[in-house]
Amino acid sequence: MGADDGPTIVTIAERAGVSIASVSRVLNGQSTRPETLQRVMAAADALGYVPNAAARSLKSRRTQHIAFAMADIANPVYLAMVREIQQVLRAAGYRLVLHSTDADVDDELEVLRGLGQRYVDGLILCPIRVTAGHLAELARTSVPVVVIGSVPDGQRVDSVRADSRTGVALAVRHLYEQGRRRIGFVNGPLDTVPGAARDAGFRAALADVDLDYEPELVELGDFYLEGGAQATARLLDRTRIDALLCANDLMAVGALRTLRERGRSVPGDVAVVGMDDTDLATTTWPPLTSVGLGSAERGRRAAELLIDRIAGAGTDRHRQILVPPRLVVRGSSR
Amino acid sequence: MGADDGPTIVTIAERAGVSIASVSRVLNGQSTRPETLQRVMAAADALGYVPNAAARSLKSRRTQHIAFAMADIANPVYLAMVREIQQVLRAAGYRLVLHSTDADVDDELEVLRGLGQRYVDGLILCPIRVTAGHLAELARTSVPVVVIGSVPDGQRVDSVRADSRTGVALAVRHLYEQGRRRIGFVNGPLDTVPGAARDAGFRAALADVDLDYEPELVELGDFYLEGGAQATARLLDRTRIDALLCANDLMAVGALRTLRERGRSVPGDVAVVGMDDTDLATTTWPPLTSVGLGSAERGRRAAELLIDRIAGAGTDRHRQILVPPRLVVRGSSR
DNA sequence: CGCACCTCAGTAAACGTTTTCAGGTCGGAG
DNA sequence: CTCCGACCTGAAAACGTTTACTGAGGTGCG
Repeated sequence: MGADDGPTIVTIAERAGVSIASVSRVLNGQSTRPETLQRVMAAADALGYVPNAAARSLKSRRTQHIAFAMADIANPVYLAMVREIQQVLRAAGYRLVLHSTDADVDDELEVLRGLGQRYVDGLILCPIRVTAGHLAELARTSVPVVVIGSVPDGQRVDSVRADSRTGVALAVRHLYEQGRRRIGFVNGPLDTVPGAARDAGFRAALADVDLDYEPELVELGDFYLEGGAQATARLLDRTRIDALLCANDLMAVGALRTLRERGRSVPGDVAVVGMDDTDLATTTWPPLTSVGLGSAERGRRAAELLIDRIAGAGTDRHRQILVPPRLVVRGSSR
Repeated sequence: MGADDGPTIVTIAERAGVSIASVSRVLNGQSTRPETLQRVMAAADALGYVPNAAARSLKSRRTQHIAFAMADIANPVYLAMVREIQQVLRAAGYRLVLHSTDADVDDELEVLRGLGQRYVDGLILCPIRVTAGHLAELARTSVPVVVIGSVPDGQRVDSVRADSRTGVALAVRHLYEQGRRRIGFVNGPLDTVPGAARDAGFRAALADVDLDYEPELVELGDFYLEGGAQATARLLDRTRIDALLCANDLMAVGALRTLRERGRSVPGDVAVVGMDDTDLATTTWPPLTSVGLGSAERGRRAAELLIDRIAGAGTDRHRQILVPPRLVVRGSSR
């Protein structure tokens, strides 16, 4: 097979009549005699030299790659994170390796284990459930990990999480202030991180405004549109509501559809509030009131945290960042 | 710095009392005497050995990474591609490196050039515009590239493209069959690949059904929601229409909003058709009729093509695949 | 019984960098 | 005139794999 395998540092050295060490030094901007520098640069240019990433990584133990693992990139929440992460990484000279795990825990663990191959310098992990397996793997990863979501105290990882409790409280209070008293709640599965947090938040929020928690006002969907539509239908079949909080925007869109099919006006008969404040919220009619949980910000902070951690020594304490929620009121609730 | 830098092939060799060559052979599943195999496996397990990706790549010239570069991952079209690509890649043992270039041509070229570092085994490129610079870089990339979109004949790349001409024709014919005669068209910028293709398609399609091309029926948006809403407003201000074709779903959603604000019923007064058939189409009311251009399929085929090309010798002719469009009729046009 | 073969394991040379270490040259100070 | 430091450079040793090539031992056959 041909010898035209692209120029290496050796090729340049020969052409410039210097040693490979000098070439390396010039290429890495270390001080060199002007003439040498000149010669090496000329040779490199002429040959169209491009450094080999694998060789560099082998020596430097840096790949300039960072992985992001989440359940499903099609979910607008993760999408917002990916976007933001990519931006931060690119600015810092890193590339993004994407893992969409289809909410499969084994896949996620697989990614965590794969870290040992050191094909990335760090990982941002946004798990949908945190299992014992996760903690075990986290405890002995070979590269820094930042978790988006909650993590038991004392873990060796930095984390960034949304304050969905407060978020739910914002929504409930808003609906209460609009005079709504029968507030339905379409949540996601309770054994997921966001589902559990929202459930706790909902109970606490009701107590805050002196409303009782009535199980018949709560239904579970699956965080997707159809599931939200069906959960809403079950809720309407069972009881009377004048407001509906959905655990994410996608389910809220499903709810809007069901309400329309049943001839209920929004916000006249039922005020609807979603969560995550994704782009979807502005595409519906009426536009959807939604509680933003800062997905973009969580992504950004996580990326920054990770880059910090990679750069600095790993000595200092691990940080936990809490991103505050923000209620964006639109037509569906006023 | 501790010496506990993780076990290498050498550590295993020592512990198992064999040479590193034997270890490598065992790890790569080459035939070995049962006892040796046994010893090596035991040692590897005990040490929790994980191979080093950089070292492996350096020797094998394979990284098991593939890059995908597109304008903006937040665009549902690209999103569908990413999803599908990721799936195919994962099944084949590759990882996905994502480049979201913000439609910046220089960034795209930068990615193309970076390929020389060989940090990936191949690239899937979905350019929004194809410049001379692209062709120049494509002509001398060091790894295989598959382009999603059109590429001049005779290039050294495989390509997969949508048949947006036929797609537009399907939409126009559908609207015509519904009895619509004043068909408005909200297109994207004409200097983009999709914009140009759709413009050509629209003219041809009108001719097919014996309608005249009237410039006053055409407006340009920017492929985003607001732009679509505004373009629709301009169209309505200027002339009378009973149907509206939008060059993508996002603009169609904007159009729906403007129509509602102006008190025009859909599909009663105006039938609306989008393009790309993204998830958005099922979230609107009425649900949006849309021409699917097979983004998911394009992603899948591109990934398959690339993997093929990487595996097989590069000898055979470069392929061009044309993905057929599909009209999905929903409530907004009947 | 000897020779050719086959199977398996070990030695050593890559792969393309970065980096340490040991000169070598030059200028200035003693 | 000698000696010392400052500055550059080149030789060579890593980094952790894979992969010829070589050699040793065992088997089958003449």
